[in-house]
Amino acid sequence: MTLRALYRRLLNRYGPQGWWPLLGLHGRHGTNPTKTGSVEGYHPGDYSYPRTDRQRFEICIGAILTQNTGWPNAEKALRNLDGAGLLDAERMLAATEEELRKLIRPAGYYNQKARKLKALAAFYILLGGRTPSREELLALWGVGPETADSILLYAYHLPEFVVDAYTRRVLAAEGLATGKETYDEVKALCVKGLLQDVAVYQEFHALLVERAKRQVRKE
DNA sequence: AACCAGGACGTGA
DNA sequence: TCACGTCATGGT
Repeated sequence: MTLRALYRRLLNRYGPQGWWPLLGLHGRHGTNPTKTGSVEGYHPGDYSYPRTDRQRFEICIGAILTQNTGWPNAEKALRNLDGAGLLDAERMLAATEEELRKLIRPAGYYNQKARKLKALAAFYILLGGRTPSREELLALWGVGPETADSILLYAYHLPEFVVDAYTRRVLAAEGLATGKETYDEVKALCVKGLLQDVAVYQEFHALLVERAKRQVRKE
């Protein structure tokens, strides 16, 4: 089983996943009843997002909020921020950490994440619309390899493959990895075995997560 | 009622 | 480097 074959098989079985989920897409692409939690934000088969700067920032913030946290919880925090009008870099930076902590509580680690959001908002403003480099993102407090690659791949459409715990688990189960590789090693493995294309990277990562989730639930 | 989630950071060896 | 401990809410 090669990576490309695994990709085709998963895409054939589960269909396009429509990552990264965004707020405010109600009904635009229909719903996906196979997903748990909120489903309106996914846009299967449409790789044109983000379409606005606000959506781009939303993805960056979501990437922080979902660290070691289920998406439904992260999305609650995201909705709270949206309801407070804080899904905006300037406003988020202007908000107090106390206020942020209160709003993002459902996502867990709210002390650390409030600080991370502030750092990211300040950085985002400093960018002034420019696309950040991976090194710049990694230099930020609170942004590690997975979060950096998620931001680059889903918010900025750069071909950076995202590796997470699910990726390692599925690849190990398929005999394509041992599970002991470093982040960069797994990433290199995937890059080597796949067509180097943003849509493929976006889709394959989402499919691996879906596959792992179903496997945990014994299909 | 444990167990864990779409990680990252700090510390000591 | 590497192996742990810490951070925290909510779903299963």
